[in-house]
Amino acid sequence: MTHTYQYPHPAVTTDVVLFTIREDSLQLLLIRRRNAPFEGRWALPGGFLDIDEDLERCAARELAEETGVTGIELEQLRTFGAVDRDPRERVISVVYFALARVENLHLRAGDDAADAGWFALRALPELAFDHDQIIRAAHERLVTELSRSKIVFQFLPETFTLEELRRVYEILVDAEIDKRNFRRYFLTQGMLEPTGQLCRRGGQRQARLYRARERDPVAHLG
Amino acid sequence: MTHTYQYPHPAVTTDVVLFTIREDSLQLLLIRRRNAPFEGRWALPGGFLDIDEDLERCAARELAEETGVTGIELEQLRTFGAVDRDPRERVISVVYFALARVENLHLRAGDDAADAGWFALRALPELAFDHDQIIRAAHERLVTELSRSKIVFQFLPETFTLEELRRVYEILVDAEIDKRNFRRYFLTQGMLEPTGQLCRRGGQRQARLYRARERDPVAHLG
DNA sequence: TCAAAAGTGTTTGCTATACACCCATGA
DNA sequence: TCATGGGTGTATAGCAAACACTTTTGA
Repeated sequence: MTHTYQYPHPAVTTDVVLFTIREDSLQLLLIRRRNAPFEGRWALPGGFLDIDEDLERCAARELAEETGVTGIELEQLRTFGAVDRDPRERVISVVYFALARVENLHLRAGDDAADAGWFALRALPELAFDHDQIIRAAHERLVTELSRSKIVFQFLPETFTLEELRRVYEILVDAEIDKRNFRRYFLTQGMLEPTGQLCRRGGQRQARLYRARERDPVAHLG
Repeated sequence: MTHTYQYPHPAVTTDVVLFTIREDSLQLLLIRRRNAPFEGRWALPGGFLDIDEDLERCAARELAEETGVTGIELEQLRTFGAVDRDPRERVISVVYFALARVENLHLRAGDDAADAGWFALRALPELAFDHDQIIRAAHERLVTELSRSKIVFQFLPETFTLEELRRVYEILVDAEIDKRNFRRYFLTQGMLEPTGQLCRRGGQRQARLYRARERDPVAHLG
C-alpha cells in the first residue's frame, strides 16, 4: 500500500541521546545499524514516526525496540533538518535527550540494531548521519541544564551519599570540586533529604545516605 | 503532479514567534489567515516546508511572504507535533523565535495572510491551531534567555540611553527595577560602549547614548 | 521657577571560594 | 596500626538589594 500527497513530504524521525555515568566517565547509548544507509556504523537509537503517534512516544518506542531501555524521562532537545542529512530522502529528525542510572537499564539489541552499547563521550566511534553534531548539541545542553535544574539526580540511584553526588558532578564538569564547599552547598540548599540510613560503598567509614527531595522547595513559592 | 511514498508521511511546517516592544508593552506579530482551516483567525506566520529547503530558511521565507518582515535572526524554539493539532493532516511544526526593534520593520500583509499586525501578549485574540501553547513556550524561553544572554539589545535601536534599556527590562520582567543598581550593573559589566553622544528623548535633561559591545568581553576568554 | 527626566554612593547581608585536619572502620 | 574514605569550620572577597537627593533644561 502506498500513500500519495499533492506536495512532496519529508520523512520525520526521532532520535534519542541517552547519557549515563559509567566507569567514572560520561557515556551515551549507541546502536549498531543493521541496515543501509551506514550499515554497520554506530548511531543514535531512533526511527521513523508513525503517522498517528506522538513525537515523544515515538522516541520512547524506538529506544525500547532498539535497545530494550524503557521508563526513561525524555526531553526534547532540538530538531535537525539539513537537506542532505539522510541520503535516502529528506528527513527531519526531532531529537530527545535523557539521563539514566545505568544499573537500572537492561540493555539488549533489538530489531533494527545489530548491537547496542555504551560509549564514553570522549571516545566515540565514527557515527552515522549527522549524529556527531547532534551529540555535541546534547552535551552542551546537559552542561547548561546542570546548574539550572535538578537533573543530576537522574544519574544517581534512589539513595546516595554526598561523596557519590560530588563524584558525579566532577565527571560532568570535568574538574575537581572542593569537598567542604560542595557539602555545605547541598546541605543548606534543602534539595536533599537524609534517609537516616548509613552505608558502606567500598570505603572504610560508613556514609550517610540521602535522597533527592521531590521538588526544589523554592519552586513551591512561584 | 503527486508524490507517493511507501509509508505515510506527515507534513512539516515552520512557524515564527516574533516579539517586539511597542507602546510600552511586549507584543508579537500575528497574521490573519486567508484560508481554511481557521479562516479569518489570527495565527503565527508560518507555512509548509519546501522539500529542498533548510528549516530556518523556510521560517524566514514564510515570515517575509506573509508579513514583509526580513533580516531577522531566528532561533529554533521547539517542535510541536501533537497528533490532532491540524485538522487537515498530520502536521509537525518546527517553531522559531525572534526579537525585533519595531521601527526597523516594514509590515505588510502577504499572499496567504489577509492582514498582519502586532498584538500585546496580554491581549491576544483567539488563535488558530495550538498557537496559544506555542506562544506560551516562546515567552518562557524569552524570560529565561534574558538573564543568560545579551538578547535585550535586539529590542533596542543601535544606540540607546540607559533609561531606555531599563524601561525595556521593566516591561520584560514586568516589575520595577532600581535605577541606581541597574546603572551600576550595566556600567561595570562592560557590555556597553559609550558613544560620547547625548540626546534628548522627550525628557528635559540630555542623556548619554550607548551601544552594545560586539561580544561580552568575558566570552573572549573561553 | 517649576516640572520632568538624568544622574549619582553607601551600607548591608548573602554567597562563592580557598584552605587542612580529625573520625570511623576493616584489613 | 595503618590505610581508606567520610566528615567538619572559618576567613575573605565579590555581588545583590535597599535606599533619596542633586542636576539639567525646556516650558
